[in-house]
Amino acid sequence: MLELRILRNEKDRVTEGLKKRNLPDEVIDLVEEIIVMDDTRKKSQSEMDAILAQINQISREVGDLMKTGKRDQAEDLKTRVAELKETNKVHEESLRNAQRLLEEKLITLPNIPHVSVPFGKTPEENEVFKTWEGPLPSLPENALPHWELAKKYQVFDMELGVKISGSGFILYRQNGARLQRALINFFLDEASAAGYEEIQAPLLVNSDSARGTGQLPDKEGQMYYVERDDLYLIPTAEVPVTNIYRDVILKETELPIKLTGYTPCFRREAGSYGAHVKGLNRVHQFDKIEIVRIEHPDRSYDALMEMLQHVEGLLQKLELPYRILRLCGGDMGFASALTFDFEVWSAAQQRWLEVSSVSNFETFQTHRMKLRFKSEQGDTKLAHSLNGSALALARIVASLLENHQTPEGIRIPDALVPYFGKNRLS
RNA sequence: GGAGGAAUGGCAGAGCGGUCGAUUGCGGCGGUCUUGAAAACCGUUGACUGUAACAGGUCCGGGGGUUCGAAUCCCUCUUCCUCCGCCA
Repeated sequence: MLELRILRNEKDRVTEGLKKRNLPDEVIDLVEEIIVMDDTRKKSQSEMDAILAQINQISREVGDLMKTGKRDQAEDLKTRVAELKETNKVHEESLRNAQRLLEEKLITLPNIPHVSVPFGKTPEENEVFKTWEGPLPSLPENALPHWELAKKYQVFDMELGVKISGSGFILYRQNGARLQRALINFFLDEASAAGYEEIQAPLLVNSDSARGTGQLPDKEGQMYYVERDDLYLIPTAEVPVTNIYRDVILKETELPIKLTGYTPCFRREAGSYGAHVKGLNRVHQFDKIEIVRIEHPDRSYDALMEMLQHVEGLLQKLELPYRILRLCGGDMGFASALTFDFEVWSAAQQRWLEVSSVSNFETFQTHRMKLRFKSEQGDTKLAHSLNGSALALARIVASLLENHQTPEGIRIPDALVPYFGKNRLS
């Protein structure tokens, strides 16, 4: 949620930023509407406060009068308070309404894109920020897509996933199960080595947590929901991990906070069908190692670059062809101010697959979560939050299988051999 | 699942209808003393809102109620603790 203060003080920057997201004019106009609503809110609030101040004052006088036995005078004051309370009901009501309306509107505004975010509406307009050095691998004529390779080498079984759960659920077996475990351990070790504290978090979260990181109300339909217990299955470790610090005031010296966690991620992916969902391209449950950082506002963009390097290092170690995109305004997530996506080349499908998304949310999440820090000067300020996938497994497996296929089997990159136990999957 | 108890500032812990936003201790910060540190002593130390700055307002787990007045009384929800039952 955007800070009202920013709307009021930097209206031009806000409206310019929102235009980058290609939002309709009605949304842009909301900024002005919200400011007007806030004026109304302030007015009601101060009127109410004045009356409350009177009531407090009179109540004290009543106390004194009662003690000194002046009951008649006390009775007069009591009726006066009753009148004031009656008047106050009106203000209370309008304050509640103003606040509710304000909140409803404010929560619909996405984050303001960073200045470096390019204009654009669709994924095609994302800016290629960096591409790996080597050429895209050229595979032999008989190269197979990962879902064929999976059958050939006993990596995963789509039919069993369907039998047990439904479409979009994968059952990994033999080589695949071991490869999953190898990748998870590899990614966690890399994150630990980079100074991230390893977290094992709950996979079901309450609505406060889902709201804290912005999944509610924006992505409600994308999450699995357990109605009986009012809990959501996490769509990413970002939710439980970032919410560790919901409602927390940190000391400035505690920053930065660097956390990592492996979790399965559950996504309904409602409305996604067709060729692009084939195999591991889009599934309801996948494994992901997430890195999360809570940063001082002055350092958050440096931190973002560090995260980028970390993820890039992983892809290099896995010897996968990748590129980094700076997302355009139209393609960015709701809560993000700047997002870089990593894509790996799916050689057999001849297309790029998104495997990581690294974002700075600035104060968008921390405002909602009340995640603050106390500065050296003693004032409390909102921290910045960032996160990124490092990495998402399913598509990495897809890319690994396709790019490293050889007539003798799937070549395992050197960095992964100690985890997988052998240098070839066959 | 059943029975009982509890929830107060960073922590511990008083207050149980009227200057209580809250006694006190610890911790933190500043100072005195000291070459420096410790100890001792003195002072200071919650958040939100509001204002140009004051003032004012709100917050004692959440929500609702009683009252002129609620941290204190009542209802309700949540969480934690103890005991019993069940169980990986």
